[in-house]
Amino acid sequence: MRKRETKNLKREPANSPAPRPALRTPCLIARALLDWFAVNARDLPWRRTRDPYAIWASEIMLQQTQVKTVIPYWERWMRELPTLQSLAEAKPDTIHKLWEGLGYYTRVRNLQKAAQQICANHGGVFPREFDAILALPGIGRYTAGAIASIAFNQPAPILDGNVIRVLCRLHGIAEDPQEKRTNARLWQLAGELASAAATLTQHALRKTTGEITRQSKPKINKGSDLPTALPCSALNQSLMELGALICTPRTPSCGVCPVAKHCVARRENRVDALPRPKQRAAVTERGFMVFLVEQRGRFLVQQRGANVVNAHLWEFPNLEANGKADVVELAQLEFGAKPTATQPLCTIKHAITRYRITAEAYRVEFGAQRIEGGKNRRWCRHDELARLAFTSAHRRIADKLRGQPCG
DNA sequence: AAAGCGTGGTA
DNA sequence: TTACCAAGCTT
Repeated sequence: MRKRETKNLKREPANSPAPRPALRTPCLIARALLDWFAVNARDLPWRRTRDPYAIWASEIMLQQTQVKTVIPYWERWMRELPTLQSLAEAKPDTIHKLWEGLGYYTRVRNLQKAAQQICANHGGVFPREFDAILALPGIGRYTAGAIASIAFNQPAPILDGNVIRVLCRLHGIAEDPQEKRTNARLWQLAGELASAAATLTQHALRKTTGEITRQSKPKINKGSDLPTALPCSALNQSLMELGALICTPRTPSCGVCPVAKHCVARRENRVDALPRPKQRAAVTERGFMVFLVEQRGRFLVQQRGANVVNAHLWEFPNLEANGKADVVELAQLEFGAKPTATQPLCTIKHAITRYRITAEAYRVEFGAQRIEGGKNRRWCRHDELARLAFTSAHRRIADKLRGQPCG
């Protein structure tokens, strides 16, 4: 079978006028990807379930976030909020704490909002219709396609960073993948592969089932039966898996790529140049002063507002320094009182969106003066600091504080 | 439609 | 160390 297809490909006239065979090539590629995936798929925790809620949660966490980072978060999430219902009813503090450190915190609020909508409008059952999935908050075209295919084995295409890279190289696409026309073409190509996987079912079942029965039992990952049982699910995952393991941004492993013989970039020696890198916003340096105010064994913390970076997360009182370096002066601006003593705790460097931030944290004392808490402020013991969801930079400061003897 | 939204892994 | 970038969505 495989051999004959290869021969047919070779019989193509070398200079046939452009249009790529509309159906055969996607089928060949889909088949190669599924065969490769059956052997090389990583044993990721969310690949051991078919619960759409669990798969959905993994997809939201994985947006712009690496697999290695997500694994412990997802395991804890599924332990604490194992059902759609439990998420719908969870307290905001709970979901923020479970998301602490993952970033893009509107993701977790949209996740809960969507869970509440599913309970209200779909009887608590995760919808199977692509359009119904897409209508949920926080779910765009990629995530809707991922859930439809991975959880329900529907031939819905996906296009993420991995798939863009794979398809740009495979088809030698040098245009900007974000540009409207090119992006539409990439979705089209992803769609052809998803459809091809659906039509492959019968062939794949016939062929691979035989092999599996001959080789005793399929294991969890090495020799997965997912490609035969759920080809649309496996096809989309294989595209992303290929991008993560073989068709990597730098120094891809073309020598072991299952679709290398179809790859235009490979053939034309343009792999390193594709896809075209996107332009990035210039980074800006910013400096902040962070105040650790302690009274009677408690520290002053505040919750960030709704429409700002790191919305709803907790932090220590702080001020953008704007060139000023005097702790006393800045503390006076922030609290309306002059500190009686200051002591440097640590300097934190971190990056957030396009800003590179240096945060200087100081313990500040006010003697007999009492500092007002205020509406969004709270006094917390060490153990309470540990339970709140802090921004990443302030989490590091809080941990430094905890490692220190009381001042 | 371009920009905002976070963070940590990696080379 | 810096720069890239990762299973994107929203406005």
